[in-house]
Amino acid sequence: MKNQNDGIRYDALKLGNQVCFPLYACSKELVRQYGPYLKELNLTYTQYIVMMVMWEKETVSSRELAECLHLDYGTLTPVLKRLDQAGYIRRERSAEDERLLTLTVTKEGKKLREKAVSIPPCIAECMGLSAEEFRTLYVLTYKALRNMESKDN
Amino acid sequence: MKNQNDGIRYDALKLGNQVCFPLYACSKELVRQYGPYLKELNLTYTQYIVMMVMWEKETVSSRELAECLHLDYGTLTPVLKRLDQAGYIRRERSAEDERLLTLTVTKEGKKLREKAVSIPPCIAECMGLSAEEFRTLYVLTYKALRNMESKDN
DNA sequence: CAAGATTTACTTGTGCACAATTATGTTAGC
DNA sequence: GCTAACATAATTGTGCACAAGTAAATCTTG
Repeated sequence: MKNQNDGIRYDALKLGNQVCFPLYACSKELVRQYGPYLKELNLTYTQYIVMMVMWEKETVSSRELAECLHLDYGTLTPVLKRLDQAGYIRRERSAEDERLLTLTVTKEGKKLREKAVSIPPCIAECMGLSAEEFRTLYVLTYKALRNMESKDN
Repeated sequence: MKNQNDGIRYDALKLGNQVCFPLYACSKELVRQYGPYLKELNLTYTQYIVMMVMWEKETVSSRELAECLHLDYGTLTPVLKRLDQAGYIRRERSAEDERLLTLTVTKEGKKLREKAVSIPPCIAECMGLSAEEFRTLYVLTYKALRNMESKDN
């Protein structure tokens, strides 16, 4: 009797019943799959998503970047320094407000975009989901993300 | 003209069109949401998923654990040492095969399970998805995970 | 305008996460 | 039985990721 009740009581704690775990494992595996492709661009996954924003916006404030990537400065500062060092972006203080750090993609940085265009289809292929499934995954992850962020005020 | 074509050409590289990014961000945010709850058990998320396996199996080999958590020894070794140090698990070499590391949950470790049962509903609530959506997310992430793992040999 | 609050960014410390290398025990083939 | 292959685990090195604390510039408010 005790065992039966315990089984039910603890069911939600089984790894196989968790939604969080496959999400976490899938995310890690995904980043790992990027590895070989990004290695050719000398980028890590985090550096890659920074560059994605830079390609799109050309110029962006550090704060804006942190917000749209959901990263804090503790993570971002060293990443940006490495990208600067590599010559892909330029970091400079804003003249009007000395606190603000403005980031600009360099010519070298733009070149990477040309090489990067081939990556998304490869990743999509290796995930092996249908267009419909990709869309569903997109919608659900963003929904959960939004919900969680609204929680921590 | 060039700009128009470029727009289309680079569309897949926009952050907003990526499936990988919300998955990655959602996973991180999820782990962050666990923080306050796990802090009361003196566990990190990684330590928590190790304990979930330990609670379920009582005894497990290090290799088996690595496999089902999709973690390598570089990650696992220090995590297991900390859990051992904290008194939640015991690490011992197998007598028959000195290479094998056998892990056993301690009485202290089992106590944590009682406290942990309250966590899954809190996390589910803060993700704010319906039962149907949870199931879909579960299925899709496992499917992608399986597909990706079949790729790397 | 001066003091305190706020914003922006950096720093420090801890703990993953993984690739690559090393170490050691076990097994297989000759 | 001995050596080469293999399996298991630990180590090393690099780079996130985030909390907490610090610093400096700007803004607010009396």
